[in-house]
Amino acid sequence: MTKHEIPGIVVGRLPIYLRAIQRMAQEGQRVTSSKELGERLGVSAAQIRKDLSQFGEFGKQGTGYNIKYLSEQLRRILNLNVVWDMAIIGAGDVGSALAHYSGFRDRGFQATMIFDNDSEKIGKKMGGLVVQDIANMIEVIRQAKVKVAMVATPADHAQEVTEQLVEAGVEAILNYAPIQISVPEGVRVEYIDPATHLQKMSYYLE
Amino acid sequence: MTKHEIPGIVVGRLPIYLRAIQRMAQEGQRVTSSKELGERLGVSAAQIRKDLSQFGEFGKQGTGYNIKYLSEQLRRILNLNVVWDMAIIGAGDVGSALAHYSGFRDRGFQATMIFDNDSEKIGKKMGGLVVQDIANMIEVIRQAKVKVAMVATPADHAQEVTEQLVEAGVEAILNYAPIQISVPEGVRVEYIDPATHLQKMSYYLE
DNA sequence: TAGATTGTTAATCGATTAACAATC
DNA sequence: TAGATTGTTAATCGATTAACAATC
Repeated sequence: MTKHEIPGIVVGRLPIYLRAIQRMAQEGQRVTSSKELGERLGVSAAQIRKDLSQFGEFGKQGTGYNIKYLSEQLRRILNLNVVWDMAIIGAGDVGSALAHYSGFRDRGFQATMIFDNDSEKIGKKMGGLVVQDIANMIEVIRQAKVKVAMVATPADHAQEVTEQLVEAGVEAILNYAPIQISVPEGVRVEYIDPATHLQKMSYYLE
Repeated sequence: MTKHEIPGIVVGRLPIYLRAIQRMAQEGQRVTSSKELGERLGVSAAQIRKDLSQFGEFGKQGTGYNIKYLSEQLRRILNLNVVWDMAIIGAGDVGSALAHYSGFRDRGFQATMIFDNDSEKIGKKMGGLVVQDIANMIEVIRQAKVKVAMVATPADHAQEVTEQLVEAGVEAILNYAPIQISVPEGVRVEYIDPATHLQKMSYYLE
């Protein structure tokens, strides 16, 4: 029952389930079933039941899952009962878009700082945040105890920045730079690279 | 040897391999091995060899893979010898960021049109594109024979917009709206939702 | 009660890895 | 040649699905 036994692929599906049932809640729905949720998400009912069963028993035979309750449980499991502060590294187009993006807050995260090495940008405001000098990054992040960062630098700085983030105590990195980065044990990295998704699809085109 | 036999999970790794070897090429490297590439990407050498072998024989025993040649082959397999035109739907923060993003071009894609339903935005320029009225979207996309689109609308419009895109002849959709969309057979959808990645990582925090 | 749906076990399916002959 | 590394087969591993007793 410790966290380590649960496959990452299962953990990765929980946010998808959460997103769907929060939407159902928004639409006024009270109860759902693994069958309905599965149809909505394009996965099997069995998979949903199996995944959820790794964390406890959240449903009732005959009736299914109470949406409010399941939502609460998923939020608890995913540590979303707090809003996590995030640092954005890089104040280019991507960093700027992330600073302006308002969709994180409702889902458990908020950007509270942004760094760049360009003196033209330092001191300017971006989406309510003042761009700070990357030279102070380690100290500022460490002080604020920020655990989550989004890397939006060019690819050739991503590894260096990552090492500084780790030094500053960051444990979760969402990397927008189109490059693989390496981190020590205990630090998590996820990747966002739209071009790889597009390229996967272009395989099937023509 | 037809396309249908190759698992999607394998196709999805090709862009990752391509990204890494293009980077190696940029760094002046001429040759690599499945071992080296695997270490760089955190996957096994066997997996890389197995994946590539689905598409042909690209290496030489004893020496490995010629980077230029492998890069060409991967680009050919992924249909990246042309630059694919893309439509952006939604001219909010996300759509605007996509219109400004310069990283697609080198990787086989370019945004050539952007649509919105807000009369305040229609006619304005965004990253070199003029925002067009979504009322004309189907006709404009069909005329231009655009096959790829990025959906950057609010979640509650994503399904409706998707149906219009399909009607217009779009076959590949990159969906930034935080909702599952359904499409007919033969249309591909990929998802970008940073919050789900963050939530996966917050599971391991604290 | 009858019908529906859960949680779980066992069976199936598919993906990854290990091993090695072939060969550069 | 000797060493290295491929492409491929067989073995292993892990994930998904099917089936069903339990029970709301």
